[in-house]
This record gives sequence, structure tokens and C-alpha cells, in this order.
Amino acid sequence: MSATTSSPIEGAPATRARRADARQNADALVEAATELFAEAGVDVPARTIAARAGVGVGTLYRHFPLRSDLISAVFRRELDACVAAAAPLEEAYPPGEALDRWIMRYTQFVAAKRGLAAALHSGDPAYEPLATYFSTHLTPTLGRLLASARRAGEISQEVDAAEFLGAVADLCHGVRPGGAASGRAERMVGLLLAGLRSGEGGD
Amino acid sequence: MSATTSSPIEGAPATRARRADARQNADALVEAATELFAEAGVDVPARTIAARAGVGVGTLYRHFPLRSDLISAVFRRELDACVAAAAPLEEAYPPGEALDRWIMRYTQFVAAKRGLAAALHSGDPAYEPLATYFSTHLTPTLGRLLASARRAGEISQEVDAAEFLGAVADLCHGVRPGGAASGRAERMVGLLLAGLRSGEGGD
Amino acid sequence: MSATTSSPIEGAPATRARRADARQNADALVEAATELFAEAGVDVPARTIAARAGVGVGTLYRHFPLRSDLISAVFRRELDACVAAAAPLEEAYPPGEALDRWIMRYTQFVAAKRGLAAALHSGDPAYEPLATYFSTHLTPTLGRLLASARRAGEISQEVDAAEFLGAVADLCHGVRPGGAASGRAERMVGLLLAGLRSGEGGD
Amino acid sequence: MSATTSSPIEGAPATRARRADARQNADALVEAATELFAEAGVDVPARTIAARAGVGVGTLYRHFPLRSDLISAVFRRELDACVAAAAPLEEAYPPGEALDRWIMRYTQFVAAKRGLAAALHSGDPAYEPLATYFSTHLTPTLGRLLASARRAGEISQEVDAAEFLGAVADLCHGVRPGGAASGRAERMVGLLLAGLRSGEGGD
DNA sequence: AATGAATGAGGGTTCATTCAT
DNA sequence: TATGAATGAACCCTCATTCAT
Repeated sequence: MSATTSSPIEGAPATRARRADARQNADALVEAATELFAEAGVDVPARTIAARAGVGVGTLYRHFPLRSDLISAVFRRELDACVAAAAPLEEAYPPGEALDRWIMRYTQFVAAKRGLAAALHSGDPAYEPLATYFSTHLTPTLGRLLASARRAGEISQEVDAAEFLGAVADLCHGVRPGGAASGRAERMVGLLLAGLRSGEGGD
Repeated sequence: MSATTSSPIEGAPATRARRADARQNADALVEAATELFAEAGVDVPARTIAARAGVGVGTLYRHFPLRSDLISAVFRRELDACVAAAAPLEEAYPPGEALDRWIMRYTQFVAAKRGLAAALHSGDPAYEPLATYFSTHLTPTLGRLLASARRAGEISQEVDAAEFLGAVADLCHGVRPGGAASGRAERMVGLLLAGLRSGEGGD
Repeated sequence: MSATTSSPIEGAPATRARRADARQNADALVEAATELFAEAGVDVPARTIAARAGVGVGTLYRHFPLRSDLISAVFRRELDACVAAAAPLEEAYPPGEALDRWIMRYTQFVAAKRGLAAALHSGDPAYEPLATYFSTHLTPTLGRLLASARRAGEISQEVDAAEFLGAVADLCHGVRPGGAASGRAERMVGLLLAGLRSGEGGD
Repeated sequence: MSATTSSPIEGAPATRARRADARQNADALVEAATELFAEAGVDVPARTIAARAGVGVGTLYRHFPLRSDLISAVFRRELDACVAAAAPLEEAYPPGEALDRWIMRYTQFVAAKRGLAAALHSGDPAYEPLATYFSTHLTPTLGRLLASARRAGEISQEVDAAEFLGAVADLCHGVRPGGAASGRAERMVGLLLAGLRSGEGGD
């Protein structure tokens, strides 16, 4: 019985309709924000988002009182998908390759989401929840992949999963999907992964 | 006794003295901007910078009509020092080590200058001149170091100098000197350098 | 019972009521602008207008995003009244007198609206719409009056309606209602009208 | 012995040189202002004028502490020339034609001096001296021409010289030399002069 | 629950004017 | 006397956020 779910037994269909409406609005807002974050960064004006979603600003604030709430809503689903992509990769490939493939998937995701990297390292407390989401969901996933690869003798460098995720996100910074920088992030992340294999040991 | 140092035996006192004053203001502004860029990013309000320097806004605009002028003034000297540091390293060390040491020097510099990386990838045309400065000064320097290392058989990966510089700058993103992230940038750059040596060739 | 009059039997109360409020603000702004344009010219600061209307600047910009929007709002109604005044005069008086009377009415209107003339000839593109309004509404009206008078053999001079309107507006320039210059504009416009009758023909 | 002429006997040639320099600067400023007033109106920034004259702003303020001082300096010479043009016309032509010709000369002068008319009727006390100059120099000149013409039975309307001068200036408002409005002022002033002849008597 | 009007702080930039040199 | 650096008030305009309806 979460706080956002009201009593399971309620009679008025009107209320239910209301709720459905509200849900639709929230969805429209997330969709609009997704598009606009990609087009113009996470600092796009609130009114612009509301307008794109076809609702009033008030509605935006009702559903997402903090900007970070909207950011989280925008990225959470895809972040979850990213996490979920790990298991199949672990089954289908040997540890080293699973690691590479997952990181590349993550790279493409972050690169595609202009503003995500910026938000993560902005230092603005508003984005704390997003950082938290990373550390509770993505970091353990990468940690597992790294541990497997190490156990299999594939990587020799000691590396902190959170740090690595952050590094990859940073390398996607400023990349616009389809822009001139396309490919840059992937190449640099490739170097990072290659570095992981190098035999000099973790100093 | 350079022209900018006011000689004790002055030739045109009035003008010289005024110039010295103005110069001091410009210096104070650069200093204030340096601090504030580090504390709060390159988007810190013009008024704040002027106040910190103890001058009026008008003075800031007189000396640095464009924001990029101030950015350049803040970073140019140290950027030049960074470029100049390459030659001695090339003489004192074998190519591979010279490369590593120079990159680490560059890393520390960028990490110390919060806001530099952000400015570089902001996409704001105001920072174009800074990007240009990079491509005309730093990129050739790294290009030379990379070429030597490759000739010496030290590195096998194909890599674009500008891309690599950008990647390092990105990895320094969000790092506050002495902050919790300290060391992170260096570690990740180390991985990048290790990746350069890996034998898988440029794909 | 026009659409703009809030009917006592309201259909959609909430929205309607808000609209009424907003409308009142817009009206207050127009009123404040009218006064201030007269007192201090059309270049009076936006904040001053907002303050006089008892609203925030944002409200002013919401209702009148461009300065010319406010200008238009200030003058349009009276401009329309001026246009509408022509027909009755044409019916009630012979062509020559109708022309004189209408021009005098126009003169009094422009003289009462300090800033109108200035705006018209400022050359500032912001006031283009106002000039357009003149050429599409007032100019044809005067054109008709002039044509009738000429047909009736009352005037012999060839004159362009737009030019004549502009001239009258210019003659009202700097006139403050009730100020020392009062009467000056009317006298000079009278001379202009007398000149129209003179028999020397169009040169 | 005007107030601006210092003691006629002074020894130091250096001082004299100084004075010559100062005079040159003042002249350069007047010239620059003349150009800029025509190009951009009387509200052109002080620095722009100083720059065009090749002097510092301080020099501008030394010579013309008030903006109106500069305005006056700019127009006085030509205003004087305008006044001086009356006598020859009075000798060469019959009163009515002398009046017409002088008014047209005045019209062309004012039309050529963008900003003059605006300054005259701005209501800004800064331009008072200019208005005073008008009433003490130009007004009597026109008064004389009008009186002669009336005495000769050429004009029947009663008209105030100052008012008429103001009206002509207003009609030149917004006219840019060589611009689209060229000719408009002359045509309207022609109407005014024709009106002066009309036989309806001064009402 | 939705709306969007209103608020007003905030940041950029320009210039008139002063004044130390 | 000339200079031009410095000052800071004044304007413009844009949002984030609140709240009456």
C-alpha cells in the first residue's frame, strides 16, 4: 500500500476517470520531457515541457514537484531496461565479452540521452535522487559483471564500479545523437575497456 | 624589465600609472573569475565576478566584453604552461613515459580548473574561441607526443589527439579539487593510457 | 450584451472568472500606459507601466510581449472611433465641411495622445504595426473624404492622404494637452486645410 | 569682450598652442556630432561622438558639459546662416516671394538636420537653450518677413512666427535626407504657405 | 485535479558622467 | 588640458514557482 496509491476500494467511477486522466498527463509530461531533454538539455524551461505535453505548468508541478523528479521519471525506465539487459548477456557470453557488451549498451544509452551526464555531475542537489538511483541499481550490476570478468582472469585492473560508470557517462558528455561527435564516446570507452585488460595490475 | 613592469624611472607617468591601475583591475577580475569558475562553474553571474574583484560590472565589460574573453584570460596562461611543459618531458624521458607524464600534467590542470571541461563542451558559441585555442595549441602538442610514442612502438592503438584531449577533459568533469572525487580522474585517465598500449590494434 | 461583458448567468465559472481577472489586468495596463505615454512618451520603462497598473512586469510581458502590442492596444480603440466618426460627418455635412470636421477630430485625438506621433515616426521597427494600422484604416478614410471634396470642387490641391495624416500627426508633436502649445496644432492644421483650397493647383 | 574670450594680452606661446589645440578638439567634436546626429539622431551616445572626433569622452564633457551645448554648437552656425539668408532675399524679391523662398530654405535646413526637430520639441529642459536661440534669432527674422508680406497684402492669415517655425520643424520630423519621405516635408510646408494666402481671414 | 495568470527575483548589458593621472 | 578607466544606475527580458479559480 504505497503512499501514492489511495484506498483500493472506491466507488465513484468519476474518481477513477480522474486518476486515469492524471496518469495520462503524467505520461505525456514524461514523453515531452524526454524529447526536450534530448533536444535542448535538462535545463529546458518548465513551461516549454508543459506546453509540449499539452498541459498547464501547474500540472507539471503537481506531478513532478522537483525537477529531479521529472529527470528521474524520464530516465528510470530506460535505466531499468539497461539493468535488465545484463542477465541475458551474462548467460549468452563469456564474462569478458558480457562486460564489454553491457558497457557498450550503457554507453549508447547515456550518449543518446543528452543531459543525463550533465545532470549526474552537476553537483546540484536536485539531482541527488538520480545519483542514488545509479548507485543502487546500475552500480551493483556493473559490479557483478566486473567480478565475473576478474574471476575469469579477463581483467587485471582494480576498478571501482561507480567510478567506471561515472567515467563512461562523462565520456558521453556533450555528445549529441547523430552529431559530429558521434563515435567519439564509443572509441574512448573502448580504450577504457582495453585498459582494464592491461597487465600492469592495479597500482 | 619588461614593458608591462612599471619602471621606476618613468617616461610618461600619467598614462603609465593609469594603465597600471587598469591592469590591476583586469588581473583582479581574472583572479576572481578563476576562483568563481572553480566554485560555481563558468556560468557564474557577471555581477558576482565583478563584486568579488571589487570593481563595478562596467569594468568587467570594459576589459572582457565577451564572456569567452574572460574564460580565455583565465585559462590561457596555464594552457600555455601546459604546452610548454611538453618539450622538457620529451627530452628527459623515453616517448612512452613522456606521453604519460604530459597527459597526467594536463589531467591535473584540467581537474583543477572546474568549469574548463564544461565550457569546452557546452556547445555555447561563446566558448568557441576556447575550443579553437585547444585545437591550435594543445592538440598539436599531444599529436607530437603520440606520434613519437607510436614510432617507438609504445602504443598500438590509433587515436585522434583532439578526441583524446576531449576525453581527458570530460573525465575531469565535475571534479572538485580536494573533493571526494579526487583521484578518480587520474585513475580513469590511467586506464585510457593503458588502453592505448593494448595490442588489439585500432579497430 | 457583447461577448466581452461577463453575463450574470455564467457557464464555466472558474475559467471565466480567471479570464475576467486577467482582462482587468490587461485593461489596467492599457490605462496605465495611456497615462504614462502621455506624461512621459512611449519610451517609458516597462517597469514603470507595470507599477502604475499595480501588477508585476511579468504580467505586462504576458499580455503585451512586444512594446508595439501595448502601443496598439493604447491607440487602437480610439483610432477605430476616429475612423467610425467619418460616416456620420459625411452624411451630415457637405464634403468640404465633412473633411474639415473630420480632420479636426483627428487632430484633437492625436494631440491628446502624446507619443503617438513620436511612435509613428520613430523609425523603430517596433512601431511598424501601428504605422500599418494607420495605412490600412485611417488612410482610406481620409482618402474617401478628400475624393468627395475634390469631386465637389472644394479642394484643388493634389494631396496624398497618408502624407496628410502624417503631417497632421507631426504638427501635434510635442503638444501636451492643456499645455502652453494648446491651440497651436489646431491653428497650423487649419492653415493646412486652407492651403488645400488655394487655387494654385498641384505643382 | 565676451566671457569666453580671455585676456587679450598673454605671453606664453605654450598657452596659446594649448588653446589652439583645444579649439581644434572642439571643432572636431562639433563636426563629429553633426555627422552622427544626422546618421543616428541626437541621442547618439557620448562615447560614439568622442570616438568619431578622435578624442576622449572627458574632452567632450570639458567642451560641452551639457548635451544641449553640443546641440547648440552643432546647429548654431547653420542657424546663423539661415538668418543671414533673409536679407538678400528681401532685397531681391517681392515680400511674398521672399517669404516663400526663405521658408523653403529653412525647411530644407531642418529636414537635413535629423534630430533638430526632435530636440526642439522633446520637452527635455536640456534643449531649452536651443529653443531660446530660435526665439531670439529665427523668430524675429520670420516675423519681419511675415510683416512685410502682410503689409504688401500678400497674406491675410494672422500667424505667430514662432508657431509657424515650430510647425515647419515638426513637418520635417522623421525625414531622413534622401530617404523615402523626401519631398513630403516640402509639399506640406507648401500647403502651409498656401494656407497663409487664403482669404478667410484669421479666425 | 487542472489551469494558466501573476509575481518578482535574477542576470545581461549599456551608457552618462566623474575623476585620478 | 586631455584621457579613458571606473562606476553603477537603469533597462530589458526570462523563467521558476505559487495559487486563486
